[in-house]
Amino acid sequence: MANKENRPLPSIDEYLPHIAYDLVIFGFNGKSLKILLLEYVNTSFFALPGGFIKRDENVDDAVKRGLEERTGLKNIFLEQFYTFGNVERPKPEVMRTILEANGFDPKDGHWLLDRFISIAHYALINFDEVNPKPDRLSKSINWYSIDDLPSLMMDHKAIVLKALNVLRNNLENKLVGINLLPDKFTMKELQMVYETVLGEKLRRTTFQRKMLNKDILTRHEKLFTGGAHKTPYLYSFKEH
Amino acid sequence: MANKENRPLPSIDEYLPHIAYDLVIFGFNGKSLKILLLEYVNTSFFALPGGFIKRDENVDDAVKRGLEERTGLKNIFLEQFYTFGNVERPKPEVMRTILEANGFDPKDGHWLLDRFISIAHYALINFDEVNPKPDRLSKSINWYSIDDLPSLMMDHKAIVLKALNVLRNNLENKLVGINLLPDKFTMKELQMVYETVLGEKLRRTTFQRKMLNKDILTRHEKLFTGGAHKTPYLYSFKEH
DNA sequence: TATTATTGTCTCATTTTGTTACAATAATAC
DNA sequence: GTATTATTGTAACAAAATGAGACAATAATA
Repeated sequence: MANKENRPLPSIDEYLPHIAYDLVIFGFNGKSLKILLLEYVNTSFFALPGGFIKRDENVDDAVKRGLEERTGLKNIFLEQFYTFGNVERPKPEVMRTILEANGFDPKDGHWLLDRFISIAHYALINFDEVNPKPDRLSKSINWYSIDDLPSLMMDHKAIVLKALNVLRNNLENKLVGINLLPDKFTMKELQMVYETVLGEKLRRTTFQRKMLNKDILTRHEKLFTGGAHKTPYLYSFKEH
Repeated sequence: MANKENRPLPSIDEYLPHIAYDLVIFGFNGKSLKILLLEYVNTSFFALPGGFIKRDENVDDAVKRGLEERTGLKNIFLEQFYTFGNVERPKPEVMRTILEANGFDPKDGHWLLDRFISIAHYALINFDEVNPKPDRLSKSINWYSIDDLPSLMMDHKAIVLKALNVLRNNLENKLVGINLLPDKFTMKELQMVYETVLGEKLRRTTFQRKMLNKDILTRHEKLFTGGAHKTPYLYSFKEH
């Protein structure tokens, strides 16, 4: 079975059946927290990027592979956070519609129409560096603000909400926020990341003192921003 | 294929291939933190309790089913914490040995000898209430102290360590420690749980003050312990 | 009745966090 | 040039949380 480009669908011989992964890829553009969503060809379905696990491949490696394909970036912060395994989650009709819109005609019982359990991961990337690429079944990949998402297929909305929740918890403990910024950043930018992810305003002086006391930042030369005010320092994250 | 009791192995028609779950069941006997381990018939393999997911069953429900079968208890605190998906984790020779020791003779390529991805969960139970039952392939199920474990099969040691780590983090945020105690407990007992899980001594007065200030405990009548000293109060966990 | 061990609470010291104030400074207006 | 403006870095003090010790209350035992 192949579509007009004559590229066959992924084969069951190559991939583990019933197991998939989904990716919640977070980015921060200085104002709001965004995630990458795919839109499928000739449909109005929006979905998280995802993929399957090869039979001889670690789950971690499969996910890294998919993340690199979508973003073009290596060494991205990536963490597994939950495995979604409810019976109701697969929607074979939806999958069939998507495949047909791409010129495939999967038989009933085709493995891609089966029940899938999804190992969900979230990734944090520097918004400026990335140039996302759609996968072969989707017509576009774009950033969508976390508080203004289109309607998502299957249980992808629940996956996003859980990812956001995990991100919030890890922000304070594991300092993951750094991964949403370029190598060098101002204290103001760091504070914006925290405020956006947590969804609340923070006190400037307290935030600055706490961050500096953690002893995780190195201070660099000042950055001339062009603003009519004192120049902020640039900071970078200390490699432990 | 069946063993001498004429009970066949679980069939691939009934279960999802390549997907399993493992359980780290924690209990606290007042002194140390323990977990339940199975020992397989005629082998020296120790392993975490686990099982498979039926094709029409939620992962959550499958795990609850397994947990009830091992412990005889319902409504146990249970949380998924990580999915282990490395290629190296399956050990077909080990699985074959275990099956053969039970009177089975699985063909090469039998689904139970395949690669499995395991969705790991941890559970917290009140040590006193439980009367564990071995599964059909194992000769015993017993409590083993977390700091004196026998050698475990496959990557089960890594699973236990990760579970312990998650438990430690959730102790302070989610107050899960309560689930290791009976309904009513003294402040001393609660402190013992915290000390044992965290692996460190805590200051009595500070601990007591902190717990009381959280406004999560109701105080009950005093408990006459028989000790030559002032009687402690009993506390229970406030329902949200 | 005195002794003992443990519990609950209080007090004071120390540390952390909240809040306000203010000097430093780069761009802009004059 | 000089004053003005907005933002930054830090200091100073207040308030809250935590650490650490002291002590009275009390149930069993000697």
